[in-house]
Amino acid sequence: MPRLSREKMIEGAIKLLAMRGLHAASFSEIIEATGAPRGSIYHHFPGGKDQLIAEAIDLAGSQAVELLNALEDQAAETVAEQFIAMWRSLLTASAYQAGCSILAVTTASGSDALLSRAAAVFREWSSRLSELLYRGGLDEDNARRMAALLVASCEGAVAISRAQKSLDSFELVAEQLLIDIKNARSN
Amino acid sequence: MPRLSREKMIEGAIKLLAMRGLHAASFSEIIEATGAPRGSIYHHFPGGKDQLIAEAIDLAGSQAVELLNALEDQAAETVAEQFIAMWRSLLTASAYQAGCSILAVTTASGSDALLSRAAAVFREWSSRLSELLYRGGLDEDNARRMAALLVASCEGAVAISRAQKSLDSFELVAEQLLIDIKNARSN
DNA sequence: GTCTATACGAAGATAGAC
DNA sequence: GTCTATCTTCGTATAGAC
Repeated sequence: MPRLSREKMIEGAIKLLAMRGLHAASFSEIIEATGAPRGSIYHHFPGGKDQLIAEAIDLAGSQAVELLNALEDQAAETVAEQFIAMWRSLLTASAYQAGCSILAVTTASGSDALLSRAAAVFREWSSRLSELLYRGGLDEDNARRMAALLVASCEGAVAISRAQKSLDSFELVAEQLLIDIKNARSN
Repeated sequence: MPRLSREKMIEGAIKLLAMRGLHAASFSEIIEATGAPRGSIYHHFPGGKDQLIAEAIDLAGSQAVELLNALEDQAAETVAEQFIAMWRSLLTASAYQAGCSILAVTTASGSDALLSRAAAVFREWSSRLSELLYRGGLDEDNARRMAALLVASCEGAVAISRAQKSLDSFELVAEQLLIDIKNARSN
């Protein structure tokens, strides 16, 4: 088992980040939550907590990218719907306990390195989405703007709906986003 | 000076929340940042840190509402523009150091009381905005959806642009939002 | 790779003097 | 109202045994 407990710690960090923020994603909590071995933390993450969080950001970021990769050659409406559905299911599957783990890092960022790592993930999501929307029928400008809006508004809507423990705000946003996509296509 | 240092502490909490998150908004940091007296914290806030943060949420929330109140009887486009401008100036005036203090609480929330307090603020912003958009020319449904989208996407865009230390994402979102408002009006 | 033990700092909170 | 302890808990981090 070379890196099984290592992976568990990173996954645990993602979950704790999403549910209770950067401060709660402490070694002790991660160990308690995952059952990962206490003594090997600094063996796996010699860079300490910052390294663990950095890897959590990267992994959470690329997990979402993989979901986007499955949307190749879909209509722009479908791309938007599926992106929105991904965030909706984060809220419902966790009963409003989880938000975006990466957003949680940015609002509590100690280090500049972590901030720019999170920034890169947002950039990647946006550019990947933009590409998909473009191939799904939007022109280049509309694709870029709608991609940025999708990422920003889903991040915001998830945080808000999580706090409100209700999907109401999220669904209003989702409806408007789909209207926007349709309008953007008929330009 | 009945409650001058009290106010200073709350304002300091808002600023620290916005710049470095809930964990950094500690008594020691607030005292250092504001020069408020160390010995009177629990005199002013017998409920401890949770009370201080709760008051910070309420104050930050109502400061934004006051800005909205100045937009009575403006066109929907103007309402949206001004709401967006408020968030843009948070980013530029702080050189990307500050985000939304209330969002920072929600992503790091320990207590349910604080979460629901934040939730109430988001609700208030959205309903106030919806009212203004309705009076500014949108029909009721479009006003409600656009209000939710404005709040969510500004929250998200501010967090993202802050992390990226660039207005690029924010401006893409802002452009698309103004397009949306125009489309919503011509329904 | 995993463990225990330990050092160190910082946080929230309380008590009591002024 | 404000100050100075002081207590307790919890976080990161290191050293060294197994």
